[in-house]
Amino acid sequence: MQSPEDSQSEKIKDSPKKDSTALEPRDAPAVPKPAAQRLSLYLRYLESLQAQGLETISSQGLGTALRLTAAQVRKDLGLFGQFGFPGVGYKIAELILQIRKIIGTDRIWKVALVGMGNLGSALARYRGFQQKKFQISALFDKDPRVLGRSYPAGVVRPLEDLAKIVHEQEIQLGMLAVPAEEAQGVAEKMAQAGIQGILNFAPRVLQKIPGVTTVSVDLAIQLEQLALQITLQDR
Amino acid sequence: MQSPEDSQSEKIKDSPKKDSTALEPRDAPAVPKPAAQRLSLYLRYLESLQAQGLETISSQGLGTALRLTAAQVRKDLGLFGQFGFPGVGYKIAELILQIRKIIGTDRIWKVALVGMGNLGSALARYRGFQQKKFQISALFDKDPRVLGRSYPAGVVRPLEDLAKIVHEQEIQLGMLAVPAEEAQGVAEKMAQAGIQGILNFAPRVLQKIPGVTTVSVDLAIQLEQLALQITLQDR
DNA sequence: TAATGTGAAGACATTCACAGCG
DNA sequence: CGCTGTGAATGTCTTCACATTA
Repeated sequence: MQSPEDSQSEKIKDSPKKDSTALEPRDAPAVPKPAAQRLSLYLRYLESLQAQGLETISSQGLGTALRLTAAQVRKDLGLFGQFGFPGVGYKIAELILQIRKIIGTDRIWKVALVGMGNLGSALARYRGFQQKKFQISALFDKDPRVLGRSYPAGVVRPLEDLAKIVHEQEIQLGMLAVPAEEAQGVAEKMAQAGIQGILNFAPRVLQKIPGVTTVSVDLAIQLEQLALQITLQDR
Repeated sequence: MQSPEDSQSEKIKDSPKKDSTALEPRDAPAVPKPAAQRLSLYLRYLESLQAQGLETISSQGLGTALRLTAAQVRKDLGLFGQFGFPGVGYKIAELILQIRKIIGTDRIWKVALVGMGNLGSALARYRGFQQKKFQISALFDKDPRVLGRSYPAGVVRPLEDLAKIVHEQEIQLGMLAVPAEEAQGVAEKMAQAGIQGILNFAPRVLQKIPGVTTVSVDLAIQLEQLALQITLQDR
C-alpha cells in the first residue's frame, strides 16, 4: 500500500544473514515492514475501542475492523511478545501500553516543521499529531515574507536558526514541506542539525543521508494510485 | 510500504487461480501492489528528467535516483510492455506517455473534496494535483460556518448537493477529509453519489464499499512509522 | 470451550544471471 | 558493446492448521 506506498520508507531491519556470531547489532528479530505499518493501525483502533469502554478484543475482532485476517493479527503481535490470553483475546488497555512502548510513543517526540507554504501551514495546524505524542516545537522557512508569522506551535523562524533551535529544544524529528528542488538540500541541513528522522512531503525521493531515517508521503501520488487501480479494474 | 500501507489500499488484482477458462474478468496479468506504487515514482522522475532536457535513461539510472535496483526497474516496466531499447535504455518522452496511459492520467480526472477543515482547505489549495491531471471541481462540508467560503476550486457547498453535483460535473474521484467518526458514513454517501474512488485522509480504516476503490493516507501514522523505525534501530 | 501462538506450507516479490538485440 | 527482457533462484510475507492453554 498504500502504501507503498503509498508512502515509501527506508529499510527497517538488518537481516542477520549467516553470521550468527555477530556481536554488534543486538540480535533482535527483524520486523517486516508491512507488519510495522499495521502496528500503528492496531494502536489507533484499540484506542477507539478503549474510548468506547471495551476491555478485551480477539484477533478476529481486530482483523474484521482493520480488514486483515485473524492469523495476520496474531502473527504481527507475536513478533513483539505474547500479549494475548487464550479463550479471551487481548486486554485492550494493556495492549495499548505495550504497542506504545514498541513504537516509542510512550514518551513525547519533538518535531521541527520546515517549509511553511500551503501544506506546511496546514501541518502546523493539524490536530492529529498531538494526540499521538508528537509535538510540533518549531517552524522554519527561508522566505522572508512568511518569517515571523504566528501559529499555535509558535512563530516562523529563518532556516539558519535550525541547528541552534534543534539543539536547544532537543528536537528529534522533522517534517519537510518545501518545494521538490530544495528537498534534498534542506534534508541534509536537517540531518546536520541533529535531526534523527524526516517525514518528507516533497514530491521527490530523498537520497540516503547517513544516520537519518526518512519516510515519504506524496499526496499527488496517492491520487495517482487511486486512478491506477480504477484504470486497471476496468480494462 | 509502504507501504503498505503507510498508506493502505485495496487489492488490485484478481488472481487468475486455476480457472483459466473464466470469461468475465478479462485475463490481464495481475500487477503486484508494490510495483503499482513504483510506477508513479518512475513517472514523476521521468518528468523531471524531461524538464532537464534529457532524452534517454537506463534502468540503472532510474534505479539509482529512486533507490531501487536496476533489475527491479526492468521487471516493473516489463509488466506493462517492452518499452526499452537494448544498448540505449528507455526513451524518456515515450515512456512518460506510456506510463500516463497505464495510470489513466492521459486524461483529466475530476475530484470532489469533502470536509473543509484544516486539512481539507490545505488540499483545496495544494498545487501538486493539477499538474498531475487531477482537477478539484467541487468542495463540500456540512458545517454551516464554512459553507459559501471561496477557494480557487470554487465555493463550499452543502453535503446534500453532493449527488447532484457529482452527476452534473461527471466527477469520478473524491478526497475525504472529515473527522474519523464521520468517515465511513460520508464515504458511503460519496459512493451512492456515483464516485468511483476515494482518497481517505480520515484516521480510520474504511470498511469495503461495493463498487468503490479506496486508498488511505494517515498523516499521524506516518510520523509513528518514523518513530517506530528509530525506536527499532536503537534497541 | 474459545481463543492464542507458531511451525510448516504456500503465495508473492525481488534479485540474479544471462541470452538476445540494436 | 551496453543494455534490455525474462526465466530461475532466492528471499520475504501471509495463510493454514493445530497443539496448547486458561
